[in-house]
Amino acid sequence: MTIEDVLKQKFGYDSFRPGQQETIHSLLKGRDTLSMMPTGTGKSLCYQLPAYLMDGVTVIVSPLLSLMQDQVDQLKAGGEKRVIALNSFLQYEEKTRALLHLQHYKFIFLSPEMLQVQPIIQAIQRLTISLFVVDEAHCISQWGYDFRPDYGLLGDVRRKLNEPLTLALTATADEKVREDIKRQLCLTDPKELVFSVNRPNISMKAERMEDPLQKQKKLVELVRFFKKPGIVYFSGRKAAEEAVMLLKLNGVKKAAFYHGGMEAGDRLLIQHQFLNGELDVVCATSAFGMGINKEDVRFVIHYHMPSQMEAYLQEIGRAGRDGHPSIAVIFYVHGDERLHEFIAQSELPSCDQIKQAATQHQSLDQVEPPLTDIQKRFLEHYTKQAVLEGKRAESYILQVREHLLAKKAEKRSQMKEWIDSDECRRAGYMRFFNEEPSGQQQCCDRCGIDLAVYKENDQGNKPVKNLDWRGRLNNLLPGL
DNA sequence: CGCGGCTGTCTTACGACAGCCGCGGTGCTGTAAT
Repeated sequence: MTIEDVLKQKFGYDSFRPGQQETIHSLLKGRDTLSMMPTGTGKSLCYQLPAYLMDGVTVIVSPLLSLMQDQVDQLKAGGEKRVIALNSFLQYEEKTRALLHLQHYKFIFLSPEMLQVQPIIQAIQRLTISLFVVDEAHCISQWGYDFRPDYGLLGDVRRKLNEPLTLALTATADEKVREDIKRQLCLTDPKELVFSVNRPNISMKAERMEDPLQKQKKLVELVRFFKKPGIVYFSGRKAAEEAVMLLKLNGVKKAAFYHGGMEAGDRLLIQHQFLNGELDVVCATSAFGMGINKEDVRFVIHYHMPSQMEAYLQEIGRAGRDGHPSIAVIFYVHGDERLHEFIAQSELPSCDQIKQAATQHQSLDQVEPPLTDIQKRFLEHYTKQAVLEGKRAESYILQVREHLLAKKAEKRSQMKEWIDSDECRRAGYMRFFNEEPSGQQQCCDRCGIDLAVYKENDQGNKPVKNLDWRGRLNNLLPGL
């Protein structure tokens, strides 16, 4: 079977989208590949199609349970039964049974954490792996050093699996991050396919404000003005919740918040309502993002500055996947970056905590003030690392801490420089990704844009076709 | 660390402000006890 046959038969397409063919060809030649393709251009086809032309199992490392679930559902909907997500959703018995019959699956999805569980990695080691995929590979660089250290161990996992053919997929990674991905995965001489990060249909605007009150007013004004649906990003959970109140008080009824502190069920509900067009606006933290594949998001507003350019681009990249004109607006007041500075510091153990942990020779539980889960894991991870490299744990960990904080500080200042800069916004971010800027219409506030293009055009006289879930629930149980 | 919001005080009015307190993101897994 040729590639085109599989494309037609298994996926029902006649032609490839940009980047897919190149990625697949590279893999079929047996070459490790790092592919950076814009969001929403069908990254999953890049591993699903070659999987059908190869004999063994395809193992996919995915950062989120919900993302795995979506991919599994999608494959099953396409008629593929030999697919499983090995994660904590499985009951003990299901897991045991799955591990016994692993060789019968074609696609196995799991988290980097799962690959550190002995029985799991041992079962995977017994398989013939034709392709090892790291989806959302920028997580290696973004999370692998502190938040989710198991992302930093994927190179080791590859070695344990006898260095299978590997595909790393991402939508946003600058040159340093791409280097980091290749190094951490121990890819020698991979093919690197980098497609433009430019999204010409998204115009950009940054607004400097005097005080937070001005932000609130502007938020209400813009959300009411813009064509919907849209997403508003905040750096804190509470701010996101309060903004929903504010918007509702000001006539934006179909608004909801979303953040990591919510029950999984509530999160899923909001996500589905948004995807089904039952919500006009979601006010969210950075938790809202991966796996949100909605075509017609018309605007993305940043109420606070994100912590780095890559995060910003990923977040605005959720607008305009359908190619229609969309807009990204970022608010900035002096001092917005301080929150990220604080968060970065408090995520890691303090110097004093590191010293205590090194000198106590006892349980990490006795450190004062008590360590968070993430801090504890950080200490455990780098203590092991220090031993491996034959270095003294305390000074090694202190060094790592300084290095990571400096790296994050630089990312923050890049973000701030971009906001403060007088030049074309697009030119600014494309240079960040080593691309040549290209002039275009409706580019950014520096080049001049007509906001009316993004205006809600109907006058709010939309017939109510579908009641949202609250409406339906209210019909069933009035007065709830 | 620094901001926003609340409280209490001084004042002698339909308020002003000092000072204090609380708050601040991203997710996996496993295990124990019901």
